[in-house]
Amino acid sequence: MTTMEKYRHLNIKLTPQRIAILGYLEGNKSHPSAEDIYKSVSKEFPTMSFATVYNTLEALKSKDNILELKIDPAKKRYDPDTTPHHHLICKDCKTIVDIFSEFNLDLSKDLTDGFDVTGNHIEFFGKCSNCK
Amino acid sequence: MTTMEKYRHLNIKLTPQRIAILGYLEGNKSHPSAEDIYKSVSKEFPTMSFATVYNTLEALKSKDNILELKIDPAKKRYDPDTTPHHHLICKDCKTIVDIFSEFNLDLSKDLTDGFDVTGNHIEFFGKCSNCK
DNA sequence: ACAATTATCTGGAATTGTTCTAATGTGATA
DNA sequence: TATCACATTAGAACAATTCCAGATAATTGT
Repeated sequence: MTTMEKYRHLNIKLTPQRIAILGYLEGNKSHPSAEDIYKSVSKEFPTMSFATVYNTLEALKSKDNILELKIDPAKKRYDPDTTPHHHLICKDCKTIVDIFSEFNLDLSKDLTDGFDVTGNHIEFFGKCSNCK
Repeated sequence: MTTMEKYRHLNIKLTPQRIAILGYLEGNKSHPSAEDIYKSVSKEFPTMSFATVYNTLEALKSKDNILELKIDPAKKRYDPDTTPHHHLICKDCKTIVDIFSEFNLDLSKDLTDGFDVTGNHIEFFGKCSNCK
């Protein structure tokens, strides 16, 4: 399958820069920040700008192809794995582990203040084996 | 009970500025940002600086008297309610509702990668009645 | 294949939230 | 009430993100 075929369903204009970003994200489990992506893709495209990284991330987000995570208060992090899962974070070293368990999180109607609840995300926190 | 008595257990030096911030936070369910606090307390203390707001928030956080929330990717928000609870957020207007239900979120040991799991926070998301 | 169209890329400036700094001021203690 | 450790202040510095306007390049229709 060509690169173009692989990403055509995204319906975004495929530039070499975007393909490099998509390549970096594919299967990436490190929950990278924009800077992580910029640093890596810059090696191949020395003229890469942050604007392009953010533009591409925004495009992918709007196509539901990546998740923007709020687990790091200092900066946004991105996750190319859009299947429902949760995160476990070390309070000390900030290591992030994916948690793919499912939980029963039904909320009784009278607690939701008229909201239509469409999803959830659990952040577990604790100490990793290195920091204990 | 005097103001001093009320906050003595915090073991922090009680200045008028800090007392004003504590007063603003007391019972506050709006999950305010540093700027929200600054704007409000500035009315009473026109020379208030952001450094004081952040200093005080940091002091309160280290005494486990407030929670720093990550529910807003743009800025930190603070919650003076430190009893365990979760949040429900409207994807459109970002309205935040507190959820005080408890859930069974036990993780089997073999999923936690050697972590000591000490807590969790659930973010529910959806659409509020105004935005539906 | 090519020109036209339309969106993207780029470098840098601007903006926003947060932290730092160094001088001054003040709450708590003895 | 004097002392001193700590808090306050204004503004500078910093870091993440967004904006801008001109140059460039991917797609579309021919």
